[in-house]
Formats: sequence, C-alpha cells, structure tokens
Amino acid sequence: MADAIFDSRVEASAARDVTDLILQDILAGALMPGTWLKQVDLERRYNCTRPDVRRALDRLAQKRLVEHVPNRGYHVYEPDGRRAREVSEIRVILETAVAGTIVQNASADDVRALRKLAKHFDEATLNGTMLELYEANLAFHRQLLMLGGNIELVDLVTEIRQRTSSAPVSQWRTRARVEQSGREHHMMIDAIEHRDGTLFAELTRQHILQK
Amino acid sequence: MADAIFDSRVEASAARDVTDLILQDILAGALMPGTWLKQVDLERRYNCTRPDVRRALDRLAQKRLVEHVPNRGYHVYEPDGRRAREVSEIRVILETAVAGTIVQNASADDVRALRKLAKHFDEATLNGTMLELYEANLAFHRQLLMLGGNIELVDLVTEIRQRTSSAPVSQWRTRARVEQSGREHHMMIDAIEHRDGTLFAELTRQHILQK
DNA sequence: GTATCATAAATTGGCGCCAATTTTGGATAC
DNA sequence: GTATCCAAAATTGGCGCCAATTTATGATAC
Repeated sequence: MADAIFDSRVEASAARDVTDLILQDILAGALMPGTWLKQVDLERRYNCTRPDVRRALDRLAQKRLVEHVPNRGYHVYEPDGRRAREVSEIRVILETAVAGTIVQNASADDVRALRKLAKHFDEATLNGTMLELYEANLAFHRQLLMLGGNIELVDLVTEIRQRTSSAPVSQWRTRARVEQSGREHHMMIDAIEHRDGTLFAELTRQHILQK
Repeated sequence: MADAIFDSRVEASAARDVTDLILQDILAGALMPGTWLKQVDLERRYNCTRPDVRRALDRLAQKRLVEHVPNRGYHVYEPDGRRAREVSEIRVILETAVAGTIVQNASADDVRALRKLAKHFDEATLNGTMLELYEANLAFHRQLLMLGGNIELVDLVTEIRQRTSSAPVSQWRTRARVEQSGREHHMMIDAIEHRDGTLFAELTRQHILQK
C-alpha cells in the first residue's frame, strides 16, 4: 500500500545523490505530474534515510520541480503552459545569442564530436528509455553550447531546461517529433560546418520552439 | 570566541527564512568572501535551530554562493573574475533581448513607476546601507524587466544577479560609480520615454558592463 | 628553539524519535 | 440514502543526541 505508486524497485547505492535519482524519475516520466511524493515511499524506493529524502525534496522545491504544501507534503508540479513558453523563449534568446561565436569557434574535431553525440541521440530514439533519450539530447546541446565559450551559460541553460521538463510527454509528444529532432541536430551541425551563423541561429530557434 | 566573526547581533524572528537572512548578510558584505560559516555561530546569530541552519547552508550551496567542503564546513565563495564576466555577459544578452518589447509596452504609468524606483535608488545612495542600495537597484531592474512580459526571465535575471554578488565591494567600488549608476537609470528611462529601443539597449549594455 | 607527535576540544554530519497536523474510515443522526 | 461528526491511522516536520572527523593545544624529543 505504501509502495503503491512505485512498481519497479531499483537497488540504489546510498552514496549517489538521491536528488538526482528523483529528478531523473520525474524527467523520465516515472513520477507523473501531480503525484504526491510521500517521504516513507521515497525512503524505501531509493534505499536512503529520512533526512536524505527531505534534503532532496527541499532542493527540488527550490528548483521549482516539486511544490511544497505545508503539512501536506510535496507533489510534482503540473505542467504550466505559460511557463513552458517563457522558458523556451529564454532558451531561444540565450542559444541564438552565442550562435555566431559557436560557428566561428567550431573546429573539425568539434564537429566530429557533435556528430557522434547526435548519433547517440538517434540510437536512443530507436532503442532507449525516455531518460537515455533525454540525457543524449542534453549531452548534444551542452557540447554545442560549450563552443560558445561561456561556461556559466552552459550551466544556466542546462538548469532552466529542467524547469519545464515536468511534462516530458508534452515535450516529445510523438515518435515522429523525436525523429524530427534528430534530423534537426544534423542540420544544425551542417550549418556549423558551412560556417553559416544566420542559418544555424534560425535552425536553433526552430528546434527549441519545435515548429 | 564562538561569536568572533559577528559583532552586531540582530534579534531575528525564527519565522522569517534564515536563508534570506544569511544571503542578505553576504550581499551586504557583512560576511566576507572566504569566511567559514560555523553552524553554532549562525544558530545563535539568527536565533534558530541547527536543522534550520543546515537547510539554509545547503540552499546557499546549491545557489553556489557558499562552498561546501565535506567534514570542514561551508565558506563564502571567493569572487571569481571569469564567472563574474560570464554572468554579466548573460545579463547583457537577456536584458537587451527584451529591450524592444519593453520600449513598446511601457505606458506613462510604467515610466512614472520607474522614475520613482530610480529616485529610491538615488536616496539610498545618499543615506542608506549597502543592502538597501542593493535592494533598491534590484527593485528598479525587476520593474524594468517586468515590462518585457516574460515573468520567468525576470526571476531568472534576479537569480543570476546573486551569483556574483559575493563580491559587493568589487561591484560598486566607489561612491562615484554608484552615483553614475543612478544617472544611468534615468538615462534609460529617458530612452524608454522617447521609444528609442536601440539607445535603450545600448544604455542597458553599458550599465551592466559598467564601462 | 623548533619539529613532531599524542591528546583534548571543537565541529560537522548522520540518524531517529515524538509532537502537531492532516487524512481516512466508520458510526450515528436525520 | 446521505450528510455530519468523531476517533484512529498516517504523514509531516521540528528538534537533539551521538559518532566520526578535523583542528587546536601542549608536551616531549632532538
């Protein structure tokens, strides 16, 4: 009864941070929006202590991935259309702003590295979990932004990405859309190879807004 | 001995969040970079319990305002030149990106409100604490960004502002520089009144980079 | 006089209990 | 049959103790 919302137990080492584990489960869709995260359940599922759980929940609440209701507990945020739109807008601003620098800085090695990560994403599309797909996508975009030369910006975009990912379903609604994303990655790399900053920026914009 | 680093005790209600109190003291310069934040001291200074202190320290560590060294404790981050530069760059990107929208959206009432906040900042320049100055400045920039229509962006900028503020001294080195900031605020408002988006964006850029 | 080591003090950090609040379930009245 | 109220179970959340580690202190040897 207590484990009702968890069907698959994972043998997790207490060493690895609980916050990341819960985060991953939210991103992967294992913990649906609206779900109440009961402390006893989390304690058992991630094989950790009560303070560990509470620290993790507090961190996730700070990141606004879960909401804390006093004396009621923590629950996964419902997807917020406005917020998702605004975060996308911010991503467009930040990622297109460094598009020029990226195109300038990218060496042949960088392009090869990007190609490899894009392929990883494609493979995850075929036979991978939702989480693997998410992480492959993240790795590609991080590597891309890294060429912008602003490390803080890389971390910032990585961070705000998580803010709307409480709705992984609405993000990648269909398999067709995911495959389209994969193709867009390669188109973006092509634009970098041809040193076409304007095209790369426009592709980035469309890729984020998914139009 | 235990209260060595704190010369002025403040009678703080336990209700108000300890995290904000510590944050304010760091921003105001009361807690200098490098200072080790001993849990017993904080406990006494903010008149709160041990778990309160630890939660606050964990949150500040997440925000990268303090660093956590296992079995050693938490200390205020040393100012990081590279990071400060990168954060400024990000702020320029974000705030100039919505400059056009701000100029378009600003009504006569909005301009009046901005003028009032700019005056508040000027007053704080004359006779106000470092913290009051910081908050007056923050209020002005928040009101400004609000006109951009992207609430998430307002919160994001407010958040990343805190990331480099562990060196409040290096930010506003001289009184002359602070007074210059006050004048720039009014120049920015003037640009908005004249609906000159390009000028407003450029003023914003210079204001952030402080050149 | 200085370096080294052992011992004591201080500090962090893990863990668990118990009170306060909320939710659930059932009994009773209408 | 339905609504209301009361009691029991469950859940959150505040608080403090104690072990592990680190730092400071002082004694001893060279």
